[in-house]
Amino acid sequence: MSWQNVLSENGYRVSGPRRYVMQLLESNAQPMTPLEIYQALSESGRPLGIVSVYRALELLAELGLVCMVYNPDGSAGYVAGAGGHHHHIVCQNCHRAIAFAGSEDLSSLIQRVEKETKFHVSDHLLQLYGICPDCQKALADAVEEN
Amino acid sequence: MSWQNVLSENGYRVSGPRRYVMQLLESNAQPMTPLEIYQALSESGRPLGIVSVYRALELLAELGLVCMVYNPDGSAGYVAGAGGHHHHIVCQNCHRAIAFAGSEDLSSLIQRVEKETKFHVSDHLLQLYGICPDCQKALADAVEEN
DNA sequence: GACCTTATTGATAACTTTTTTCATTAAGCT
DNA sequence: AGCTTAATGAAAAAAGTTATCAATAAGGTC
Repeated sequence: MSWQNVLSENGYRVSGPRRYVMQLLESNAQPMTPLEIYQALSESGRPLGIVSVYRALELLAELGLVCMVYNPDGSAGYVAGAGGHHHHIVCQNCHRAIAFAGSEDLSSLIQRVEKETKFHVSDHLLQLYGICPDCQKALADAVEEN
Repeated sequence: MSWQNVLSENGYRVSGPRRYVMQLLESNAQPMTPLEIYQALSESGRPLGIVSVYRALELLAELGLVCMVYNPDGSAGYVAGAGGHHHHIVCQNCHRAIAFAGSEDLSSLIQRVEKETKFHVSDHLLQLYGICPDCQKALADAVEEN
């Protein structure tokens, strides 16, 4: 189901600002802050209020169409989320974020922690940090030059 | 090694504000924002500038003595961190955060994702959300009463 | 224990980010 | 094309964070 449909079927309109934000995030793999989104859209000839960026992000996040990605330094940004349960792996060099699916791998860990802590676990946040293939190559080339 | 020693051995002084912040976080299992820390300390007769709270947290985080915990809603706070690599499980009811160790459980997942994405994974962020034992009991009791 | 050096603090102000308000605009239905 | 109302934009308010700098106090020395 397209994000346009998700909006419509939940009783929301497919407005300009929502379209701009969604399209931008879909075309950019790196997480963006509200301000960055606002600036990028303004510069590309889509003048819209920054307030609309905040509101669009709030709604899109609620509908699961975008999601937050946390950087190791504590800063965070939004990326287009494919919907459904997934996680992100973030490049520490170029900050690109790629989604990866599946959490069956976590079930044994969750069971162990439930036993240890007596918590009932119902959700989780998982992100991986590393170096993406392109940056691996770029960094290797840079070393060679020295 | 105590946090006092960590400060000293890294050339930092064990000052009032740093002590207040550290002691407060050690006595409070729920993550606190800089403002909450400032208010709690002020009310308990430890008047200090909020600027010092920010600075203390920045330093303590850098030294690994405290760490950030993210709530599912995107808000975040600091908790005393036992040092070393660990993760937190957060109660969705009372927000208490408990640390749990170990990440060997993640190695197979990490290997799978490395193969799938060609990233080199070097770090990760993991948090679990659920209901703590106390809140499980409290919530069960509340249901019985109806 | 008093003294000295300098890291650290606190108050103010500057700045950035986020939220609120409300009249105006436009999305989507008829 | 017209109507209804959700959604926007601009401005202002509020909240959160960072910078500046004189005053203070932590920790070493005598």
